[in-house]
Amino acid sequence: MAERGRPRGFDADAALDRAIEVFWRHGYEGTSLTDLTEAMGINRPSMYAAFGNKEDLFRKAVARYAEADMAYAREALEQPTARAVIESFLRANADALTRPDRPAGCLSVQGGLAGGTDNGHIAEFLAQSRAGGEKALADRLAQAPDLPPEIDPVALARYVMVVSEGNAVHAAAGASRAALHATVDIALLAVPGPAR
Amino acid sequence: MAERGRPRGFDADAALDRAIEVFWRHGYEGTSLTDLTEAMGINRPSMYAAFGNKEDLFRKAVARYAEADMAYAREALEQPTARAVIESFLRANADALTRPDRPAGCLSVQGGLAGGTDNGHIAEFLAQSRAGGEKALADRLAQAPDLPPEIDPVALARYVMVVSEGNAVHAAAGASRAALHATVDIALLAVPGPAR
DNA sequence: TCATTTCTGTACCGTTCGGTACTGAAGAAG
DNA sequence: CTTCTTCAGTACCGAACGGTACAGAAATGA
Repeated sequence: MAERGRPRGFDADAALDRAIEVFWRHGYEGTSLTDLTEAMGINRPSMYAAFGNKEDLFRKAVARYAEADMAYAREALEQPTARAVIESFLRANADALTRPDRPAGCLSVQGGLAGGTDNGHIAEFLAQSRAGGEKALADRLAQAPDLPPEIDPVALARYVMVVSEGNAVHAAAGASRAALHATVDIALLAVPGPAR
Repeated sequence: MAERGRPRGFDADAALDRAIEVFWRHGYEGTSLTDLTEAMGINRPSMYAAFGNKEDLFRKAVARYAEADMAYAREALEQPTARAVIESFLRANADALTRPDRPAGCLSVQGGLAGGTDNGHIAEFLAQSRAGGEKALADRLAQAPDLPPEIDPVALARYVMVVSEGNAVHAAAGASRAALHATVDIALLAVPGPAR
């Protein structure tokens, strides 16, 4: 019943966290296996045995990133009103994009936007991941008690995600946390609810 | 005085246009010299003689892209009011991001966001290019007659660019032109000026 | 103790990468 | 026509890419 054979000499989750950072900083195509294995502290065959191949590793890194580094998004959905959901999300997003202990920006944006020659599915995978978050937000907004009936929750969710992704682009370019929050200040003026 | 020797057998500007498309579609790192020379209809040494190297070619492609494909941005700056400048820019931007005869999205965004191993200056170069546009917009807004005195033109310009870049991310992921304009509809609610 | 199972590490695979020598061909100037 | 200059094309360079075969080491079960 117990695991047989020689046990693994490294922590797979810790190694995955290192991989997240490398992918985050350099994108999928800009990251080589040497970059990865050096950062993870293991060698190539161990990585292949544990994670499959480079693309599998990337998908697992994104999954773990979505669960850990983007937990704030799920928490934002628990706010009682549409206005509070959106404000909570954009504020926490601006903070997450500029965490001093993490690469600037967002893995699911700078991981890969353009479909490389054979890596078209990478950009597509990330796009679907972002679309999933957008859909969850739209569903939540549709059920909010304070959303005026003339407001389309799908369009509003898309707008919020556009602000979030635009801020991610700015953060990747070195924008400060204060600058991102100033943008959120303005963006919130377009959101129905009590004015600031 | 006249050019001596054998004349060039291809149109350098036309070749550059082909290169723009390839870089636009696959990003800097995702584009190989083989991709480029095949699309440009020339062979490698001709490309190197005419443009320098891959990075030089990319910089020239971006410069030409900024001049031709983003001419709408300069035209928007000629609108008389801040509100008109912003609306004109965002509308034309949404159209440009979804031109059926061009790749979806924006070269200066999907060309390269993450700094690859040695290609850090590519992401930096693109970021500076975008920052230049943002500064031009801020300067224009600062001189607009209808901008309320309590509004910071730098922050407003940054907000507009965030919406533009977020829309670029969405367009690269396949969003429709109508979806982008619906986002602009909402984004404009945060812009001072006559309501829609 | 001993066979079995699994992981680690070295060394290597074929392919593709960006970049370039070098041979001819083609046009301009004299 | 000759000479000079520049371009076109083939063929190649070393390096880095993603991925793997294989041998040795470390743990388990009997």
